[in-house]
Amino acid sequence: MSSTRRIGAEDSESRAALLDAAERLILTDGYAAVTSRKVAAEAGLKPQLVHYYFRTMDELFVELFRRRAEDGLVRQAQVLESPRPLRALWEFSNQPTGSAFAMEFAALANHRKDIRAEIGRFAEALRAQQLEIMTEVFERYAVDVTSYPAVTLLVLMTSVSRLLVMEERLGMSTGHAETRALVERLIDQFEPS
Amino acid sequence: MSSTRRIGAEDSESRAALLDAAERLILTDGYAAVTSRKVAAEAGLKPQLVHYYFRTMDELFVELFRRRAEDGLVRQAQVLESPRPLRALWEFSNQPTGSAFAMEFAALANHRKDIRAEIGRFAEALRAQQLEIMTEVFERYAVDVTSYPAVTLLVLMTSVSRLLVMEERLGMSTGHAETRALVERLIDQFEPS
DNA sequence: GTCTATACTTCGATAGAC
DNA sequence: GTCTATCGAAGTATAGAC
Repeated sequence: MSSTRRIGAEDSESRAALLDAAERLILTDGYAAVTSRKVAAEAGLKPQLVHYYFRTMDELFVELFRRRAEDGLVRQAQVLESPRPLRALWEFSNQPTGSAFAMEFAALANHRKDIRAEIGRFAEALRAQQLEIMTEVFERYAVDVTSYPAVTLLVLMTSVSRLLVMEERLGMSTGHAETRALVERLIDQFEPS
Repeated sequence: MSSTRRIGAEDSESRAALLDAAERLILTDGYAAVTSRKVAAEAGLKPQLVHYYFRTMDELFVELFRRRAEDGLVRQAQVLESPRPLRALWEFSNQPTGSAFAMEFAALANHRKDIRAEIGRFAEALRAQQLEIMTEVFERYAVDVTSYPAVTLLVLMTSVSRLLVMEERLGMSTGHAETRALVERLIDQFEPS
């Protein structure tokens, strides 16, 4: 089954350059543009090197995702420790690169089973971390959690920021300003600016 | 510039079969699986036929999108004429195939400029149609549109249904039931079930 | 440990046969 | 009007040279 082919060291410069190149490509041109040849060209290296450092393209994708995911967990933890966690989370969710990255991987996962599991697991971990902090925050703000559970706010904020980013990439704008304003007003109730 | 190659008739059976096959493929395996060879195999035809009926693969994608888009506009118009338009729109937005289709094309548009324009234009038309009806409905229900403009409800409902479908495909579920319940309660305020 | 020569597969597209 | 033979480019992956 598993090939005996040798694989390059994890701390190699070329390996890091390939991952960086793949990350740029997936953000600008989408995951379908992440081919061994294009990644190598973007990194200024030979195409065969991709398969020296990564057994398969799926392996490269998983590595790419893990790198970002771990970084995301750390940065989100910092964000949620801020004095205005609701506002901080909203601003964090609205970063275009984060949303774009999440969407590309969701689309990718759709037809690569090995990657799907990896992504689903991480996304749940991310939400669990958010939920832990948000539950505490809701308690502090004395929110009626029977009517408005903390987790619903998370889903709502993620939903809205994700859709707005996606639509803006398509050149859409109808209702965006109004919806952003609504969310800001909602946050203002708990965390006046 | 433009090739002199001949193109098959628009009402050809083979052409329709190819479009149907492409639609099945994009829904099950994602847009990256929509290649000339796979489409032909799925339709039980020779791969070269794809390029007889469609100059390029992009042209096939645009045709595929238009066909669904026009159908979507018609069906949405019917939905919004129902006695409970809010509820009807929510149920309409929650159909998994519609969301899946929208997501695949959003991802596709990300790295095919010709397709992006086509999709953006249609999506705005869809929202404009929703907005027209929703504005009327909000007036009927005497909603305070200064605080809650009709368009924000549209964006919110679309956001949530889209994210839930996407996450479910990744095997996620945290917060889904709670969020659905919240939306249902909100709709119940205006349209008791 | 690092990289290259090379094989094999699939892709989009065209010109020309029926 | 409908379909097929065929090409050149691009894709993944491996075995072997440095």
